[in-house]
Amino acid sequence: MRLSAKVEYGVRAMAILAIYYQGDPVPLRQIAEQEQISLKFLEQIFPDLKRVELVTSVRGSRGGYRLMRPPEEIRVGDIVRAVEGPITPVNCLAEGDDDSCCHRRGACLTRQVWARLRDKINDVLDDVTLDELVEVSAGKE
Amino acid sequence: MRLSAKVEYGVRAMAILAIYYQGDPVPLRQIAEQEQISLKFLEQIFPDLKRVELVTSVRGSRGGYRLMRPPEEIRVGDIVRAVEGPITPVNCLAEGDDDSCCHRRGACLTRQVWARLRDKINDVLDDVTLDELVEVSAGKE
DNA sequence: GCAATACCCGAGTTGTTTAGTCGGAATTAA
DNA sequence: TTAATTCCGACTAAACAACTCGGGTATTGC
Repeated sequence: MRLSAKVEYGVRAMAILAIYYQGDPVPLRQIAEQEQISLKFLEQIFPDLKRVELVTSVRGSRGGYRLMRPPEEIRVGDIVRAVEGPITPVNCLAEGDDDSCCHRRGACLTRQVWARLRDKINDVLDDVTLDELVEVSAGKE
Repeated sequence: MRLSAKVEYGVRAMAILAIYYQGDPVPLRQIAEQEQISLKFLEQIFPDLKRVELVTSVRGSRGGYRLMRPPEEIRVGDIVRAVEGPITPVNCLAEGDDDSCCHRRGACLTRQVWARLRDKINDVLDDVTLDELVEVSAGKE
C-alpha cells in the first residue's frame, strides 16, 4: 500500500509551483535542486501533469512550468491520478474485470471492501487542495 | 496504490474460515481449490496470520486452520497489517524517518496529507469485520 | 505401526515494476 | 550565437512480486 516516488515527487513539485504561482514560470532545474530530485526524473513526470492540463510549459531559455489553474482549484487527487493512473487497490477493480473474479466465492465477498477503500482514498486525496497544502508556509518568501 | 496478492488472498482465505467457523478446521488444500490459489503460496501467508494470533492450526490428518476469535472480532485491517505490515503510503512515514525528509520544503508540506491518508486507510479497513464481510452469504451452506 | 495428511522451512525462479540514467533534438531569451 | 530550457525515446540496474520446488517434521486415522 505505497505510493510511487513519481507521485510523491509530483505532489512536492506541484506544491513548489503553487508557492511560486503568479510570477515567472519555474524551471525544473530549480525544483530539482530545492527538493533534491533528479532533474531527468522530473522531466518524466511533468508530461503527465501537462497531459491532464494541470500545468502549462514555456519552452526555451527562462522557460519552465506554471500551474494552469489557481492552487485552490487543484486537488492532490488530481495529481496522484495524473501520474499514477486511477486508484485500484486490487486487480479485480480495474476496468473490464467486473465479473472475471466472481466465480470464486471469497473474491466476490471482499470486492466491496476494496471498492469502498478505493472510494475513501479518492475522497481523502480530493479533499485537499494545493492551496491548503502550502498555506501553512504562506509569506515565507 | 495497490495491495499485494498476498493480502488479497489472505483476506479471501480468512473469509472462507469465517464461513466455516464452528466446525472442523479447514485445510489449506480446500481453500486453495475453492479460491484457485496456489497451495504453496497459501502456506506462506498463514504463518503471518498465526503469528499475530488471528488463526490457530491443527496439525495432522483432518487438521487445518480455524479462526482464533469469532468473525465479529476480526477486522480486515488486522489481516492486511499482519500480512503486509503497517500501512505507509510514503517512506517518510515509516518509523525512524520522522525528520529525515523535512530539510526539503515540499516534503514537509505534503507529509501531513500522507499521514491523513494512512489514517483513513486504516479507518476503512478497521471498520469492516469478517462477520460483516460474509454475512451476505450466511446460510449458503 | 504406518501411511496419509497436514503444517513448516528456505531457497530458487521468472517476470514485472521502479527509479532512475543517458543522449540528444527542438525551442527561445538575451 | 549561446545558454537555458522543455521535449522525446530508449536503456538499465536493482528491487519486488508472485509464485515454484523440494524437502522435513509432526500428528492422526486406521
